[in-house]
Amino acid sequence: MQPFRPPIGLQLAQTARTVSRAFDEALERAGGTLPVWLILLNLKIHRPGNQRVLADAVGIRGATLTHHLNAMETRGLITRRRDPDNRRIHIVELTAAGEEAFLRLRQVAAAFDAGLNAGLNETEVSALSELLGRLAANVGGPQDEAPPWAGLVDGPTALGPGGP
Amino acid sequence: MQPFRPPIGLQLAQTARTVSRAFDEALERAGGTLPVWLILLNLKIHRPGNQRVLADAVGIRGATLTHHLNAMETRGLITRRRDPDNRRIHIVELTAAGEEAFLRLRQVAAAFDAGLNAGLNETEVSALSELLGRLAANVGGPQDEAPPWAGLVDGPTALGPGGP
DNA sequence: GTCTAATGGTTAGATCTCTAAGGGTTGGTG
DNA sequence: CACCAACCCTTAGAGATCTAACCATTAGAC
Repeated sequence: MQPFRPPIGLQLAQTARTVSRAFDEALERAGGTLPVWLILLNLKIHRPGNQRVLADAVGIRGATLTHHLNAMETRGLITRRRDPDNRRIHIVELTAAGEEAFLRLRQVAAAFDAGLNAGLNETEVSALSELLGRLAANVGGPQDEAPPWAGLVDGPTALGPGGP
Repeated sequence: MQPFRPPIGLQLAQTARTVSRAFDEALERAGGTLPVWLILLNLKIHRPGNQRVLADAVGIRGATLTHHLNAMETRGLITRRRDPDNRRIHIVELTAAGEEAFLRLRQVAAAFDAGLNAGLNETEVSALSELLGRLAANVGGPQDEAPPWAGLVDGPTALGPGGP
């Protein structure tokens, strides 16, 4: 008998949910969430010019970003101030507490990523990455847009467990 | 320069979101959503014994399933009645309208899956599926639990565009 | 028969996300 | 200068999902 395979899209969604939930749990144990981590990461390595860019990088809408930034400002992780040169723009900056949170969550993220990749060699991860890219392209995904990790290219050590 | 690859978990989440959104859009054009489609699919092919099993199959919590079933009952897609043999259980059944919706959404799902797999050959899809399975296993995913499509093994034609 | 624990489902309240609309700022055009 | 379109962000309201607490029913223990 030929083994019947489920639609790859369903398996993709299910796997992503499982992995995301596990990651979120790990982050919560360190006092964070996935969006907060991505915001901290992008602020640290990418210095996005405005909130629109930041929202795109995190993969959420502008309104949702405002929501998270409000919470993070209340928690003292970031500050917001108007750009004197262009008062439409709110410059978002990490506080000392924000830097600490970034370091803490970075460690969690690195450990999680190591566990996630366990048993997979370089070739396999590379193939998986390439195939995922083709799926996204097939549904008209944002080929030219910068993904959340685009800034990582400029500072790969930002994710390394033994960073600066 | 060595090409820096982002954490595979982030790319997985991003790809899944892109694909899921595209799928949801396609379903909405046919008057459905992803949870509603999965509920219809499982009711049709799997005949889950109770709502707990159905919720697991769809990948949501029991409370969320209640929410969707309420809406689907209001729309006339399903009926709920107590099992006379075990009055704790609510038997969920498709109405005629529910059957129609199933057929309509099945067509959309099949077309979407074909587009998603465009340009990928059998070997590649198989490899992708296997790698996704390993990622899920690495984060303690439900290895022994039945995935949403488990019932498809019993009736592969249920997804075929030219089904019975 | 009654008590207790386990099971199946629903309800309540909170959180996260989205779209749509609104307020403030800037730059171009007459 | 006055106006208007474009841009950036926030607010308001709705929808989906989750956890925790809650009824109803069943099964087992005594």
